[in-house]
Amino acid sequence: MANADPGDRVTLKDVARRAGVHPGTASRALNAETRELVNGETAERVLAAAEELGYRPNPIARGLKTSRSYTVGVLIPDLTNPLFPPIVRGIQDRLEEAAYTPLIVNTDNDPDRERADIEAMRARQVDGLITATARRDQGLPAGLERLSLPVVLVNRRLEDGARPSVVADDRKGIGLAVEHLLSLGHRRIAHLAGPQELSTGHLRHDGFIEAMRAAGIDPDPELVLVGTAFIESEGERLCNELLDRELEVTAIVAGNDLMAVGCYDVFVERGIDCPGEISVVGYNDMPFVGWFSPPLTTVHLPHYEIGARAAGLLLDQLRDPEIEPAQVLLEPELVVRGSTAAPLARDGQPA
Amino acid sequence: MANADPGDRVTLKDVARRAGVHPGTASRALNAETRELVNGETAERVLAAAEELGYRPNPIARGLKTSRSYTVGVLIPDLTNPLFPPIVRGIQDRLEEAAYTPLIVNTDNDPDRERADIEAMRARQVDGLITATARRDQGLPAGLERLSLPVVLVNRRLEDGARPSVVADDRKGIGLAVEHLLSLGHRRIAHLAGPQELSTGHLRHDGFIEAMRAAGIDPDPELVLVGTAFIESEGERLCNELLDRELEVTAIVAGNDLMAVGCYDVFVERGIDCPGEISVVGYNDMPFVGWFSPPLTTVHLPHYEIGARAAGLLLDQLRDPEIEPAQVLLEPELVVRGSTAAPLARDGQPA
DNA sequence: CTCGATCCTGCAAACGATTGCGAGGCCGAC
DNA sequence: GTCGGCCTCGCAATCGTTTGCAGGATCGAG
Repeated sequence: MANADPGDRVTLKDVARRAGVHPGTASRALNAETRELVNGETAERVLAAAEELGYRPNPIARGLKTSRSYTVGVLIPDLTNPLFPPIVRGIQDRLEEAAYTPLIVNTDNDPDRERADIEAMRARQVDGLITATARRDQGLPAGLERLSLPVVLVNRRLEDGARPSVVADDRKGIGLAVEHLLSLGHRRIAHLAGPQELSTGHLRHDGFIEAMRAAGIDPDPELVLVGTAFIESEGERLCNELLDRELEVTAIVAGNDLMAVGCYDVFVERGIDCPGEISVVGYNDMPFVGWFSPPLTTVHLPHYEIGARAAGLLLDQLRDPEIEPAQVLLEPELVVRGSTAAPLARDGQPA
Repeated sequence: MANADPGDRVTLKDVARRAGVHPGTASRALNAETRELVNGETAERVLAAAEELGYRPNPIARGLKTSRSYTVGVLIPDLTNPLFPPIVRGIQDRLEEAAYTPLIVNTDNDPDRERADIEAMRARQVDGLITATARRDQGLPAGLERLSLPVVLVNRRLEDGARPSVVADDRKGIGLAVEHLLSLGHRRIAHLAGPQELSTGHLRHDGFIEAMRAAGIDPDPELVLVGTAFIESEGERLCNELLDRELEVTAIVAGNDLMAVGCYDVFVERGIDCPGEISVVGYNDMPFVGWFSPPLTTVHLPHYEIGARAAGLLLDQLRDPEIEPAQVLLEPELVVRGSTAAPLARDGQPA
């Protein structure tokens, strides 16, 4: 454990010299897979020498020879979106265990940037890619289809399952929200959907319809509105539009938490009591939504685990390129807080 | 612009062969600084060949020789802390402009991990380091002092100013908060301070005392409590302790937003009206605190700019290692929301 | 005692780029 | 006509590892 001075780099040659062996031998002794090729005693001597000198293999040199960079590209839309930090953290932690380093870029959902980023990652010789950008118009981000680079998809899944992916079960998640509202007694439930080009927006929309039908309710088309982005202002716009229709509606399933917040805006503006007059449930369980007024009932996704699993799948693929691409589906969880309650009867009393 | 098939990597040798020159010559032609060493016509031929083949220099091989990686290490405590994503995003964006890539690691404020991370970054040949870990017990993260690696400090500053740094003016920020409360009529103001080992905790504590004195008020020592971490539960604990003392107190300056939230907990529990009976101001302006109940008055820090400036300083230093280490001080800004109001007079009416 | 097999280890060639050095060609000056 | 200088370029070493190959030592079997 006595690290020598880390002043200047200690190279494999130094270790070899100290152990009295050839660098080649030292290399074999240090790498677990080739260690069996060298005498146990010698190996120990090398390991000891490495330890004493505080030797760290130079991944650059190693990568040059093995044409592996021990580096993984991570494409996300925007780190600033509270959805992604836990995912990224999961990726980082899992990758770190395997001595891989993630290179993280923000695409801002711009296809051009996405292309450029992928090109840049390729130039940097990444060994694989994790992409959490969720447009579903094309199967894969442009420039990846013909690329024989291990890729794992987050929040998106290929129809043919040709690439490993990890997604949360949005259908089921929305189902949880709907069932919760139904069990409270709601029947006139609206859905403010996210953009349908995004797989998440699409799945949640479908999930909503499905869950309503499963309960024997034919969802009123007037009660489902589709937005152009998963943002607060869209939630606000849609909510206003919904209320302007002056239909009976006692609960709203928002496409995500931000859109739910947009509803809050409208309620404040119009003096509507939530959850007294209308209930809202969000999606994602972003940090701090429990502190909102009212605390937001929402669907929690295992973000960290999503990231960790994605990284795990990529590592699997790196170890064995022929491996069957796994499709991981993670379970969402309903978090009941203060934005949902039983609907009022006509007379203003709880039904 | 006609990229050949990107199927397999094209190397410098390929380019050289196509241009009918030696790889060494091709290398010189490709690099802007050495281009003058080769005949203009030849250079053009090489450039053309490179373009046609879609040549991308292999940064790994280049790095091996030049021991430059065009890579920068970024040390943060925890990406999951909402403070950091905007900072990181600022770093990423600024670095990207200069074709540098950040390697981001989470230290979890663990000195051992910090050491290991720095060691790992060194092994990866990072050209520089940005560290946003803010313990102030030692001057620099362990293992950096003697290292001749360009470093810029975020949220921390060396006494001797030997390294460039960018920090927000915490003294002034707290001053803003105090002045705001004073102007509302508060006199009995408490401070729930963060850990004093962190420079931010320390500076804000000092800033509080200073600002009070500047207003001619000698701060009651009973009204300033010091916590062990910048977290909600500490805010809660401290707030309880404060109220248990049964002193007159009409406002609280929390060490950060999370601690302010801890106060909210206590208020709910004890049935205290905020801001009616007591005002609270936070620090950092985390995302969504405007949605809390009541919306949190807090001090906003230019997080994105902090990151961007830090990256800028590092780039400066990489371009010219002899450059004077700049010390950047950024301005905080008070954001008044709903958690502060004029204190009540004894009779329950606004004073 | 000899011979082949088995281990272990050293040697040297890669990987893909950069770069000091020197060789050759060309030109102008004397 | 010769020589010096400059421009351009090729040669080869190098960065730190990995890895195929082969040689030397050791050992057991015949």
